[in-house]
Amino acid sequence: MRYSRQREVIYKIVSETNCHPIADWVYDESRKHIPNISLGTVYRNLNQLAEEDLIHVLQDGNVLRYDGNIKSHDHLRCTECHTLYDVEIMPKNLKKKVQDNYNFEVQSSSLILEGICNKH
Amino acid sequence: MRYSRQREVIYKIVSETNCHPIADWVYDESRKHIPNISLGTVYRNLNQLAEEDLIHVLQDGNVLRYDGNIKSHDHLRCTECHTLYDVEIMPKNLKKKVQDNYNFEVQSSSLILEGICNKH
DNA sequence: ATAATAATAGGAATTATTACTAATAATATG
DNA sequence: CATATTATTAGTAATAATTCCTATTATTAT
Repeated sequence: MRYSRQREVIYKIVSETNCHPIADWVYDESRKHIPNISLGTVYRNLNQLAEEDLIHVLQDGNVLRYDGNIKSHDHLRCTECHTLYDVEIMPKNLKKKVQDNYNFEVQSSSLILEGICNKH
Repeated sequence: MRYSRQREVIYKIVSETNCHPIADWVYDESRKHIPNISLGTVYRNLNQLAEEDLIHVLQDGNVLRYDGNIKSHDHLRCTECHTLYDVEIMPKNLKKKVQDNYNFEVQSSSLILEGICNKH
């Protein structure tokens, strides 16, 4: 992966927010720095960064969100305000348990609890 | 929700398979029984059935899959063959823990582990 | 310097899903 | 039973997120 200013800007934006942005938000932000950057470039770089495990992708309803926090963590999703909260609730032994019980080589995990947060 | 043959067929198809089908597969299957059923009808009914909690919706990459198994359970997703396996690994106390620790009223949960299944 | 090629901008194409509308079918009621 | 009400449908158009395509540009190695 050769250097590009576009990717540097995109990575900075994603890793410096904790709002779990969608591609279009990253696009808008990156245009503040590179006005003629294209949406395709944003998507391509988000995918590349995720491939290299520099950022994470997470599913939120029908859209993909990107997460610069690559420490393993889980999410609470408020169905009222659609906020995604970072939490750590996955039991540490779960991965090993699955590995042993199901003969399944775990690579990554996603735990999302939906409900109503304390603002409502 | 008034009766319709279309919905009956769609529900039967989803609840009698454990392949976690996408809407288009349900569409193909239902056309074997109702040749001129429309894709919009399939989507609408899948959404209605999910609304009534007769089936579940789950996210798989960019597409929605439907699950006739409404017993609370989790999934292992093989990155090689894209099979979704039903498992029960979510600790029972997790919901209460989140409720207490984060003051978050849990409504539903989704736990998906990605990795390589025992066929590979 | 220059050659090789990865990455980009801009726009078109794709794909899953939803929205729209006139026609049809299910239910309630007289 | 007949009929009025309205949920549901078929068929199609529209939308929205994402990917694909191509000529041009920028990065890196030599």
